[in-house]
Amino acid sequence: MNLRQMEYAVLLAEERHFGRAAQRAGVRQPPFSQQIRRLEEELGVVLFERNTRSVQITAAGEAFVAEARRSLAHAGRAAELARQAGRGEAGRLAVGFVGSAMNVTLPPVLRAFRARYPGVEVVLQELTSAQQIELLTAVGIDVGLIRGPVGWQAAQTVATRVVAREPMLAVLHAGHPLARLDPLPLARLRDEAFVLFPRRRGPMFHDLIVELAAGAGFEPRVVQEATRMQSIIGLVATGIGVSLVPGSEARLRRDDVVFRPLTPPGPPITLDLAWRRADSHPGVRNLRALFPVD
Amino acid sequence: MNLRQMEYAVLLAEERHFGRAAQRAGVRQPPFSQQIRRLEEELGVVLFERNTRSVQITAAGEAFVAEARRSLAHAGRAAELARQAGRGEAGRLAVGFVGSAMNVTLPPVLRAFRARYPGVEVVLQELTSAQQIELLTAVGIDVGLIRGPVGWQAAQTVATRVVAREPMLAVLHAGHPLARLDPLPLARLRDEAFVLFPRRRGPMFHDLIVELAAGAGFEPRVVQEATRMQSIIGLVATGIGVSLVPGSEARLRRDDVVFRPLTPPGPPITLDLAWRRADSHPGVRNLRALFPVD
DNA sequence: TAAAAATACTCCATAGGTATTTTAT
DNA sequence: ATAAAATACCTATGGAGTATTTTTA
Repeated sequence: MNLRQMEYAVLLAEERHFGRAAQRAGVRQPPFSQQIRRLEEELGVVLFERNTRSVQITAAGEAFVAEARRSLAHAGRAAELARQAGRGEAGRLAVGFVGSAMNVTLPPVLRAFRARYPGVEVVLQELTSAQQIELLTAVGIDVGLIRGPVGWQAAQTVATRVVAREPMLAVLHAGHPLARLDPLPLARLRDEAFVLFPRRRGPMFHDLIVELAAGAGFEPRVVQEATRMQSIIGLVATGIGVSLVPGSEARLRRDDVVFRPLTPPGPPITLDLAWRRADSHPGVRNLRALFPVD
Repeated sequence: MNLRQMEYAVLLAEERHFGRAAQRAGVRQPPFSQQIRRLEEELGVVLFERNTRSVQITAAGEAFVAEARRSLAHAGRAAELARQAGRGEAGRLAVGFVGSAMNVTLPPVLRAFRARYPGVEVVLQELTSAQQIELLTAVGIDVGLIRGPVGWQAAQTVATRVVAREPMLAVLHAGHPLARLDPLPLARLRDEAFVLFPRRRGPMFHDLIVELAAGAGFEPRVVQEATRMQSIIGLVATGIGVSLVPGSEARLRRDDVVFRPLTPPGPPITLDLAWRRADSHPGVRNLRALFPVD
């Protein structure tokens, strides 16, 4: 059995006339008749009762044709979807992102992508940078938004591009003695307790903070770890310690903490788009094109 | 594109290895590779990124394979359903019946049929005998339960078999003067008003009553027509007239009418199974086999 | 008797097989 | 160096074409 025979059976069921059905199929009547006969032989069932005056479909024919129609429809859809997916207009795009990417950078890009490529199913997953690198190499996600840059080893398979830069801000409990300083000299945080992102879940982000502190001549004393920025800020609000977070976190205002620019400001932290070098996923290309150039 | 290529693509998506996928397909690796290449050429899309060390499915490949799976499933189902329908174990069976067939004869047969052939979709339609004959020839129904026998012309294309015989009973309003007679001499109905089934909707049933009356020496005076037996009985209950109905109607007891056997009883009315002579619908054969032999 | 399906036969496209080469790690 | 995909080439199946026969209402 093949698609052609199914198509012929469907046409014959519609026309109830071998000659006309063959014409619609674009072939002559004898080969058309032969295909119907072959199909019936293979199935071991008469699909059409026929003589030179009339063609009647049997109950078995009805049952066959109904399913054959569905099969043909899916086959056509398969071809169409493959072509669309080849142009990045269909298919699935798995996107990983660090939570803070949702503050400013990602929402407008996703909105634009969905408007331009409505046929693409975008699957979003909030993940740490390290998880994203892992899933990119394991083909678990197609693009990631990470706190970069990535290590040398990962950079072999994963390419990145900076899509946003943000200054680091100090975040302190609203009643903290240093809260009145604006800007806040970084060196004043020397003896504070820190709530930090764990290094193993994203070394770049952690290391940036440690370097920043080193520039001011101290090493931060960690009293608590947390993975999500909002958790870190929440912990800061309890008074357990202070922290340094990307500037975009200040957008979600809450009155139990204060955000303070630093002096010196230090290097901004980057948000990086990451994808597999070897991947030619058109959806990835399309999404990349929608991010501003830096 | 054909089923084979879709099958090969699905296998390759599962195995991610040309050699193993070809083996599962039951062919050698080169022709398998060739089919994948042909498919990609026809679609104009790369479905699998491959080198001698690894096979990766592309986004287009994912989209294609997902639909191809559905297409293949329906194709397989089409073949399976056709074979089952050929044995009368699947498909659709359109059954027409006169309302009174539902009193006694049809329910146990339908119950047995559904139990034995659960894959067959039985579509029931309550119709008059004349409508059923028409729909049988027009292939609107596959079997009918009619008040037979059928005329000579219809008998050319439609075959019938008696499946039940019932005596005709007089039905009268409970307060009718003749209600106390049991049995009721038919001749006593000579001057009564009759509620009758219209001749054009089923001549056999109507004619049987007229013949019955003729045997008792009178012609029934019709004051009201109704198509359904329950409507006729309902009209009798209003006192508008009397009627003659098949014995099985007496099963639904109501205290505003009485049913009376006739003297002489006259010939019983038959319930006949009807089907197209030319039809080899296995469901019809199976259903016929479940009716008692008379 | 005429319309239409079936049959007979030819040709060619293509799927599959074997042997071999190329390629990437 | 080696596993695996690609290529080359051959064979055979089978789908489509033309011409003709059979069938039945």
